[in-house]
Amino acid sequence: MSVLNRATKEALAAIGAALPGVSVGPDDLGATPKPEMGDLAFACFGAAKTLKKAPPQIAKEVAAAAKTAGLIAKLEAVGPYVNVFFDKTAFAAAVVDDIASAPQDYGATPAIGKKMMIEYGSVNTHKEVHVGHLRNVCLGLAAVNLRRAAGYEVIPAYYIGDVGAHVAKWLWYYRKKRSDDASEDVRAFGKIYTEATRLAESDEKYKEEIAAVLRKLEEHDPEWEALWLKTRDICLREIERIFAELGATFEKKYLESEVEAPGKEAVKELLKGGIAKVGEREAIIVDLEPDDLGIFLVLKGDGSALYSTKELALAKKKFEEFPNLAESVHIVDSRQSLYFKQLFATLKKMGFDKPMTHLGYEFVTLKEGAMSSRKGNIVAYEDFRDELLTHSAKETATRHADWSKEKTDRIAWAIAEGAMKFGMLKQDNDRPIVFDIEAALAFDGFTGPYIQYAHARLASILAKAGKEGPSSSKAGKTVSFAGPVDAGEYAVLRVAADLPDIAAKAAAAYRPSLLCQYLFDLAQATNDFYRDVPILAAAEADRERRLAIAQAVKAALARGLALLGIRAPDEM
RNA sequence: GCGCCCGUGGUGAAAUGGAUAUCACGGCAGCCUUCGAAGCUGCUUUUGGGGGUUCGAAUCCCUCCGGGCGCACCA
Repeated sequence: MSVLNRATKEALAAIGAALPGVSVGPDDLGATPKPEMGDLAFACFGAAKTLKKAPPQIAKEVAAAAKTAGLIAKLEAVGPYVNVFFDKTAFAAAVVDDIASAPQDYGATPAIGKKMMIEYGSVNTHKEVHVGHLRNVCLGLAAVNLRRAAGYEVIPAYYIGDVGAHVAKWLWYYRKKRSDDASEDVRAFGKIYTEATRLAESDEKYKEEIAAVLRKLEEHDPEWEALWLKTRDICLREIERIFAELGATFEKKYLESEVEAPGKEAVKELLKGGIAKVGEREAIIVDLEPDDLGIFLVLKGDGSALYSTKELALAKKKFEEFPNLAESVHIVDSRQSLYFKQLFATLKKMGFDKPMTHLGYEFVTLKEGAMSSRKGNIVAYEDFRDELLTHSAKETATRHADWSKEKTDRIAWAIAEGAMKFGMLKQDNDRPIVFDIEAALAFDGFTGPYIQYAHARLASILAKAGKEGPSSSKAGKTVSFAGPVDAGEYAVLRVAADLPDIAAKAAAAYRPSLLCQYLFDLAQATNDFYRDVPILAAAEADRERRLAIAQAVKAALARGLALLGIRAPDEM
C-alpha cells in the first residue's frame, strides 16, 4: 500500500472514531485547495444529514475529538471541513523509504492474476505512417505500461492491414503506371497511394478494375500475389522499424491477410445461423436495427472481404490463443465507434460473448483540416521525427559543445522522443489534437523535456555529491534519512507521494493525460525545491537528508516518464 | 435527419458534485559571481445561452446555439 493510502486510512479511522453512527469512506476525503490548508480534507456534509447538525458544528467536534496518531499530526476545523495535517517528517521519511525500496517500480501494484490483450499500432501497409498513427502508438504504449503497473499481465498486439481495398488500389496503380520503378523507398509508397487515389477517382471505370484486382488477390493469383508479397514485406519491415524506434514491442502480431479466409467462413456461419442475410446488391449484412445499431455489412456483394469480415475471425482467434483474457482492448480512433459496437453486437449474436472493448480517441488534425492519406495532405511520422530530432540535436549541441557526436545524438533522441510522446499524451483522449509543428517543437512549458530537465537537474546535484554517477541508470545506494524536514522538502515529497494513486487512475481509465498533468506538477514542485532548498551547500545533517529526497524525487520523475514510454537522461 | 464526442482567459488545456476555477503558450516587466536560464519571479485575461436536480454544478438532467465525427460494399 502506498504511503498516501496508509495516511488516508489512518485519517479515516481517526475521523470515523470521532463520528460514531456515521459511515465515513474515502469518498468523503479529498484534497485541500491549497497545500497550506493541510494534506487532506474531510467534508462534513454527509455526516450533517445523518446527524441532523450543521456541517461546521460537526467539523469542530470532529477536530476536537479525533485522536492523532501515526502519520496524522493535526486535525483542524475550517468551516464545514476538517483539514488533516500529516506528520511531515514521518510522512517524508515513509515516502523516501517507499521509493528507495523499489525505485523502478514505484507505485506499481503486485500482480492481480488477470491477463489482458491491448491491440494498438494497427496501421496499414502501402500507406505512409503519419502523426495520427503516432498518437495511437503513444497511447497504446502508455496503456500497456500503465496496466502492467496496475498488476495486469498484458499482451501487446498489433493488427496490420496488409490486404483490402487500399492495397488493391495501390497494386493496380503500380502495375499500370509505376512498374518500371524498382525503388524500394517506402516513403515513396505513400505518394503512390495518393496518386492511385487521384487516378481512381478520375473515372468510374477504374472502380471495377480495382475491385477485380482485389478479387484476384483473394483468389491468390500468382502474379498479383507476388507483387503484393514483395511490396507488403517492404512495408512491414518499415513499420517494424518505426515501432522499434518508438520502443513499442509486440508479443502478438496479427495480419489481416491471415484472417481473411477464416473471416469468410465466419460469415458463412452467420448466414447458416440466420444471423446474417443477403442485403442490397448481394452483400451480406447483419440487421442490427433492433439494437439501434443500423446495418452491419460483413461481406461485399462480389464476395470479397471487408474489414468487418476479417475482424469476426480475429476476435475468435485471440480468445482461442488466450482463453482466459479478462479484457481484450482495441485502441482505434473514435471514428470507428459505431463499427465496433456493431462488431461486438454481432459477435454476441453468434454466442461469442467475451470481454472486448474499444478504446477510442480523437484523431490528429491539421490547422487546415483533417489529414487524409487519400488526399496526401498528411504529416508523415518520419518527416516530423527528423525535424524534431534536428531541432533537438541543435539545442543540445549549443549547450554541450564538448559532447561527442554519439552522446549528443543519443540525448537529442531522448529529448525528441520525450517531446513527441508527451505531446501526444498530454491531451485527453476525447479531444482532437490540432497538430502544430511550432508547438510540437517546444521544449518548455507543459512538455516532456520540461520534466526531463527537472530530472536532469536533480541528477546533476546527486552526481556532484557522488551519490549517483551521471550515466548510471539504476538507483544508487540509499542515503540516510534524519528529520525534521522543512516546508520546502516536505512540499515536493507530498507531490511525489501522489504518483501511485495517479498511475492507478490513469491505468483504470486509460488516461495517460492524468499522468502527464501530474508529472508536470511534480516537475514544478521539483523546480521549487531546487530553487528554495540548498543541498550541496547545506550543513551535513540537512545535506544527507536532502540528497535522499532528491534521489527519491528523481526516481519518481523517471518512473512516471517510463510509464509514458519516455526516457529520463541524467544529462541533457 | 439520427447517433457519438466536444464548447472553460487572446490560443491550447486541467479540475472523484466541494472551499477563492488551476496550468501552459502568447504579450509585458524582471532574475545567471550561490547545486544546470530547456529554469525561476511578477503582471495580463476565463466556465456558449436558458431552465432544472442539489446544502453545493465547469462537472449531473432537459433544451437551444456552435463545432467535429459517424450512419451499406473504405479501413
